[in-house]
Amino acid sequence: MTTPSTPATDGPPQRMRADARRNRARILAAAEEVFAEKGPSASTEEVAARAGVAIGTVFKHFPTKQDLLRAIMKDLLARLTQEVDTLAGDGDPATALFDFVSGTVEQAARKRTVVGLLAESGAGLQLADSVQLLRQGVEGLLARSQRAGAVREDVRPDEVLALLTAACQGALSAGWDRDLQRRTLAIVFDGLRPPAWRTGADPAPGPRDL
Amino acid sequence: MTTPSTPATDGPPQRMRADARRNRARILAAAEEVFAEKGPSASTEEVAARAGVAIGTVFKHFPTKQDLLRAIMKDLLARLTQEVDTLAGDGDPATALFDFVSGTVEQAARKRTVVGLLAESGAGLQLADSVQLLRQGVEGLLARSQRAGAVREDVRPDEVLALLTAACQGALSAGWDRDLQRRTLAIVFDGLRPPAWRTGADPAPGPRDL
Amino acid sequence: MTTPSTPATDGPPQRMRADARRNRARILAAAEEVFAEKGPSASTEEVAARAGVAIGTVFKHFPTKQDLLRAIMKDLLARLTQEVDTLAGDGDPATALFDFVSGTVEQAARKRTVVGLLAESGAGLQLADSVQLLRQGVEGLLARSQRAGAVREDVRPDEVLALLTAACQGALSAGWDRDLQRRTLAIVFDGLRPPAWRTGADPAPGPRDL
Amino acid sequence: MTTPSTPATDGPPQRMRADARRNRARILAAAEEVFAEKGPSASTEEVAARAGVAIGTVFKHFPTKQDLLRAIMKDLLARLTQEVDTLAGDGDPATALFDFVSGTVEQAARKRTVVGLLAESGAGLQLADSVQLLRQGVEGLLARSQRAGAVREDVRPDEVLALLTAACQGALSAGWDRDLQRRTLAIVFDGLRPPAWRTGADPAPGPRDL
DNA sequence: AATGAATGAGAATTCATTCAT
DNA sequence: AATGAATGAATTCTCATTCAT
Repeated sequence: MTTPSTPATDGPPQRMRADARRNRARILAAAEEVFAEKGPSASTEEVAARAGVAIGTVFKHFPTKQDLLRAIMKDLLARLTQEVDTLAGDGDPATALFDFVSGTVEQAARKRTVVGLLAESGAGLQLADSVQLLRQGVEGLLARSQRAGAVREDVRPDEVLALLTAACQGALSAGWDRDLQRRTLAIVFDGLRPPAWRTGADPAPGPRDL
Repeated sequence: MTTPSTPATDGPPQRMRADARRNRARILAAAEEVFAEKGPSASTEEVAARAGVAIGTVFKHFPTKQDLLRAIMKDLLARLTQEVDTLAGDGDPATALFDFVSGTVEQAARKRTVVGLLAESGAGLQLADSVQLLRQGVEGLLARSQRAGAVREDVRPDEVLALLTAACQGALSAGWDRDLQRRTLAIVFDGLRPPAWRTGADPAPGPRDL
Repeated sequence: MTTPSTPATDGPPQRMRADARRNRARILAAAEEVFAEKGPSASTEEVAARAGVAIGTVFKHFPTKQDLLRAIMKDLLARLTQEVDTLAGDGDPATALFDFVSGTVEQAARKRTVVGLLAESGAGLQLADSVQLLRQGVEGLLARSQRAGAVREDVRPDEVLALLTAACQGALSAGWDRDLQRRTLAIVFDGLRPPAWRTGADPAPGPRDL
Repeated sequence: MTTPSTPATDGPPQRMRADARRNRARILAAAEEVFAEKGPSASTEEVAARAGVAIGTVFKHFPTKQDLLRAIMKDLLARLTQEVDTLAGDGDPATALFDFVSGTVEQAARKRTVVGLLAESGAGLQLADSVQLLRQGVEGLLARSQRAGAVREDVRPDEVLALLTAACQGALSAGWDRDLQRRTLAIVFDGLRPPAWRTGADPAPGPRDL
């Protein structure tokens, strides 16, 4: 009741033999690849094969398939969070925000990343904590962008995250080539800008674009 | 992209006994419900049960599960196409366009519609024809909106469809309540408008909004 | 609320195609054999093989292994109940009672019957109804034996059933040959008799014995 | 019956480091608990956990699960043997005999002792030696009881052991509460007594009872 | 000796699909 | 045409056992 965040069953055990840690990492990497390619209904066997371990090893590290999916998503969210934080460091905040969104969508499309999970097993995945961290990063970036006048005052973090996930999932659909991606995001970004900053022109990369 | 038209296994046979036609419809309806509720990994057995027919009947009408999924999507796309065409008839074209998008997203969220299929069974679904019809409807609506000056000249149909599917898939994610939906779409719509029409204000429903 | 006994999930469906009924019976027979030979931890695969059906067929009829085990036990109990009822018809009730116990133990030993289940999965098997029927049969036989003066007045049905199951399970242990069985039961039967009827002698088959 | 003595894999090694001996004991204790609670199909991992050692340690001491089961049974039999021998020392031999049986059954019920093993892993357990020791103890007690006239002359040790194991296994079945236990054993004990000693009355605890 | 990670052969169960009725 | 029983490959998960640390 007094320790608010981290659930008991979460994350990798802290003390772990070197070989175990190595295998855990290999399994996670393999799983990300496999699920990225074939969606979350890909078989655990294939993950094991790709990781070069026996099936039992996968289940030792992640007792159920759900656990494995959750772990991947946590990893992904953590990586995104770190990217936000990094981008937040340098230069123009709005550029950072838009770059972050573009980059994430780009990556989602290229690696057919696991974002698609959210659709399928989403609800059951209990990722509140990790999402919260990402949200905080986005919140910061958004606030600074708004202070700089580059994003409309009335935009809320919720909306940015919603646009982000929507775009990521959309990017998995057939027909989203890089160009369509860029043009679609340009529209979204323009919707985020205050009237004064609007391009109104063909969304060719300008100082505030992409 | 270049393969022109109707594959062999497509569409319902033209000559069909009345009861067979009735069954086909019931199966499609049941399948839409079931897959909407449980995702595309729901079992064909459950579809049969919900439709009140035997499993064999389902496979008689749709020789593989993929065929069933494809048929549902074709149905859905046809319904959307019809809605676009209807909306195109009356009044302000931009209102019609935005209403169409809002309505579709709304419905996707409410019925957890099968749009999520695209993620799972992805490319395998060969829906080019049906999508093409929908695209034409959207194209018409978009062109008229642009002629009326309510949508930026440089927006292309691709982008509208991309935004539409992205928003639909996003709407399936956890946490998209109706309000978030409305606010997110308001941003997107603002991005579609030419500078002169922009709200720049809190996306409360105005003449140009939602 | 008004139909007291039979639970919903119980027993075979009433209407069944002939081939299905045939398979159901073959599966039950095979299962009884297999579990008798190897105990309840024998694999469902082996049951399927012995029955000459595919594994899926077994699970179609009995959705879980537990269901299969329960069905066997119900069958067995029903058979015993019928035997009690039959024996109750003819002649001397005490002879009938003792014969029933002897016969059941004998059969348990010979077929290594599934009685052993009670030990392992016992608790979870929900057989109250079937056991109740058997108990009623035994009750009747016991009451008549007592009225005839051949069994002590103070013996209760519970005790007879307890002695029955104990003997059946004991009969599965190593070393219970037919002779030991007979001698052990003779002691038990003597304990059931009123002093006047006691043999006190070597339990060779006499008029009241075995 | 004719194979005389100790197999190779039997019993604890004579020379053992103190900690090893301690571990061996803890494993045995844990295993008895675990198998008592969950039956012999409980996992070796759980035994290790309960004992507070690593799984490898369990297999170091008991190369196969069978070995572990056998060791537990040997322990149990040894304890019973010792109890017989102790009881044999004091007072009335028949009381001692009946007390021994009652106590053993009671304990079997309470601790769900491992006796049930016999059903599962059955014959494979090679315990002849240990059983032999127990049998000798029972033989002695029985002989003295018979000499004292409190047990029928024609009863043989086999029968007493058979009744003992049957009652123990029966006591594991659902529904054997302490009262039923007492009443059932009272019947058995009465069957063991010579006619002169019989109670014939309700098996309330009397001088010759329980 | 002890540890605990890895192994991999099963086990139960599901489900798309086929086919006899 | 419809039925629904049967099929059997695939999947998730378990666990006794081995072996590197």
